[in-house]
Amino acid sequence: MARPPLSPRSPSSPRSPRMGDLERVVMEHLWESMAQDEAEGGATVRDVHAKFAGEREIAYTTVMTVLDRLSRKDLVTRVRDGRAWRYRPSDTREALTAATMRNTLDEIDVTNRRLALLHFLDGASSAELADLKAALAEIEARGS
Amino acid sequence: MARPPLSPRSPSSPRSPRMGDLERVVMEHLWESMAQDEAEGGATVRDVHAKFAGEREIAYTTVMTVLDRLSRKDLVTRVRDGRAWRYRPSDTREALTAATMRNTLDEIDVTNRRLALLHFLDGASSAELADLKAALAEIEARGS
DNA sequence: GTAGTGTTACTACGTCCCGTAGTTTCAAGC
DNA sequence: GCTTGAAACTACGGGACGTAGTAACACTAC
Repeated sequence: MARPPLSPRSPSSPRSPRMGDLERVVMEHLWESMAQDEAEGGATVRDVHAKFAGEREIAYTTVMTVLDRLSRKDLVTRVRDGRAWRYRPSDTREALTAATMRNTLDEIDVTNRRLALLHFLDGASSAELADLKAALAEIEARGS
Repeated sequence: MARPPLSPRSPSSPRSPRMGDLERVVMEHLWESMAQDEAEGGATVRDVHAKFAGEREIAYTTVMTVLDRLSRKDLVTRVRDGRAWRYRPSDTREALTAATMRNTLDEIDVTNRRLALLHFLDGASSAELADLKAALAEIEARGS
């Protein structure tokens, strides 16, 4: 599977608001939907609700409410499709993860940033370090 | 100022629970206190309350409550000092930041981790990249 | 030993977020 | 027009947090 190109220089970096548990699960389902049906313009409430079948009992309207709240937070975007809406995540999972990490890092004073990064790397597995180095190399290869 | 050595391999990595705004400010004050009075075994409620003077009107008991909640979350540790308690952050700011970043990263699937890191680096300033590379070099120099 | 004073411990309350879902409205098809 | 699928609106209980008052308790100074 080809890696989607990173958008050309900071695509107005995604927000990363707090998310409740159910909200997170719904996002999960949405991301999954996106990966599966590339064609569709997003998942309907019905689609998302269906994904809960057998996994968790949840009312249709609950899914609606959650999706509504997620869209208020700009975590999902919706477009009309007939009389229904189609919901899609505003950002990829990876972009959101990265944004959250960035927000966390930006909270501390710049002078201590390196120490924080040191701690971060200290807890990293070697596989993670490898991933990081690869990513770093790729960024540098792209030049400025 | 000498950098404190990173604890010898994952010191039972710090939790990173959600924190309210006031809770964060109090943590901030505590960290600041630690940096200033190295000698003291922590800050008392009175100390922390004093730090709010001129910055924000807040009741003494409010500070107590907040510190109590923070200690329930294990974000701060307290020890008796006469009839008062002395509070100190359970972890350094940098360690907590790192732990939070790690938790965020660990939420996503390993297979997409590299992409997330790529996004993360994509939003980094060159100063940040430099810090990261320095930290990376240091980790590697330490060997396993 | 009695009255103050510093500290903690206990209790409380309003607000906001979130999980959860019922009820109402609206549009379209039959 | 009546049914039906979908959204819109409304609601409510629980938990976290900001906020702080009051009670209890121990030491200090008379």
